[in-house]
Amino acid sequence: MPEAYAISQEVVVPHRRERRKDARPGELIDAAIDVFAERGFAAARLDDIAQRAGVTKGTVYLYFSSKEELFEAAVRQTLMSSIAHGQSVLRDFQGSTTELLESVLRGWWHGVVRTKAAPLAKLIFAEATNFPELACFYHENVIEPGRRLLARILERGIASGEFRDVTVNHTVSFVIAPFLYLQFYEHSIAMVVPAASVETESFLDSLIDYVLASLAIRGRTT
Amino acid sequence: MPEAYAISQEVVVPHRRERRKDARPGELIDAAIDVFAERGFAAARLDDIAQRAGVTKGTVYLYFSSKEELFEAAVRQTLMSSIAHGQSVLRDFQGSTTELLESVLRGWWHGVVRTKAAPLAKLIFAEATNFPELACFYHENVIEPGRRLLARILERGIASGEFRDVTVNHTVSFVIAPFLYLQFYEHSIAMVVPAASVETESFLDSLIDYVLASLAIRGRTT
DNA sequence: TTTATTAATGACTTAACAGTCATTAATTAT
DNA sequence: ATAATTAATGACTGTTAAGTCATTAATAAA
Repeated sequence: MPEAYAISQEVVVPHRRERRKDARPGELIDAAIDVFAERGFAAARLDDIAQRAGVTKGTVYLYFSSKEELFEAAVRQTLMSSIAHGQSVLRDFQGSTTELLESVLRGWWHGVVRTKAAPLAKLIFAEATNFPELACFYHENVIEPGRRLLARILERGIASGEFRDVTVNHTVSFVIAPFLYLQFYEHSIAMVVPAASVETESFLDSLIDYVLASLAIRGRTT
Repeated sequence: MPEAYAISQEVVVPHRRERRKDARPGELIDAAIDVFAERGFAAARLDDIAQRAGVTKGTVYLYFSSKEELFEAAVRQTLMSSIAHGQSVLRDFQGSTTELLESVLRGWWHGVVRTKAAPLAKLIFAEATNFPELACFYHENVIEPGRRLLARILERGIASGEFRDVTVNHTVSFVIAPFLYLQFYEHSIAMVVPAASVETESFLDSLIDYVLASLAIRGRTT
């Protein structure tokens, strides 16, 4: 009796126990990003990740041998490709360094800060001491390449006389920090205290103005 | 037989089961800060906190009714007193706003960033979504008062013509962010990847230079 | 259609840890 | 010295969730 009705609906809803070897890993990674973002690494339940991907926990272990491995796959898929993109922009850019810097910052904004991968950064910082291998992996593949990229841009601007002669290494931190701050803030406190959220519309424009003002040679208006 | 030897060593080592009602809460909070800083809130074990304070877990519950309450006590003891100090500086300050801003930033550096309480901020951001009450408490008692304090300073400088007319709300974020970045970084990635640590000596001076350069009226050299 | 293969399941095992409470012993009062 | 008080203990309970594996059933091969 129930089956007669079920069959008429079967077109959209996927079968239970459907076998989809190829699609699973990607679906599991997507589900994992969501759950890790919401709960953090330690508190994320594999049961939840599995459910969100439409399978059960046992299935997760067919494709990933542990929670760590699943997490690493998520980082690999999201953050690392963004860095590579920034590096190619630097290599090919022709215009002024001011334009280059602005372009890379806008790229990072749309490619990382405003994506669903944004919460992962918070997570790494949060759980670095509990999962050192994760932290090393992230440092080597995301942080270091990202910092080197920005450092090269600053050096180019100082050499060309567009920027004043700042301490490159620290200035990299000062430029990066507001992005991370917003990423961290929006996916933590702001999710819990609704009144706490930041004006994200104008944030990027204000930041670019702030950074360029600080780097500008004094006495110039541009 | 074993007792004969034990007794001869008893002078320095405190007695087991020693009763020290007054000293316990403070010792537990100190131990808690260390363990929370190392492991995060969820992963911190009360057994570890108790052991580090020289007692057992049962004792913790004589003084704090839950893990959350112990954590809140730690935040109260460390971060909230710093904010209050900054507020009094603002109220009484006589000199230029540039000097005021520099003074408050240096105060924050020595009163928070360079103390053992520094890792607590990371922790709140990390676990805000799992422990919303903690996040609210922190937002209300630390973040909001801290931001308001900085906003008032910026407004004072704009009104007096010392600073250019920036968007106050965003600029507060830009000024705060490098501090938080350093705090987060040093107590996460840098603990695990030794080569990753930042030059902390000159960080504060560079930052103040960077901030003031950005706020300066263009065309001026000071 | 029948058989073989293997993706998917979910009940089970194990471990960790927050929080409880009856018992023990250090300290204080008598 | 003895009794009364209560700080401290640690064995215990309950819960949660990672990881395992024998069973089940969807698909491919014969």
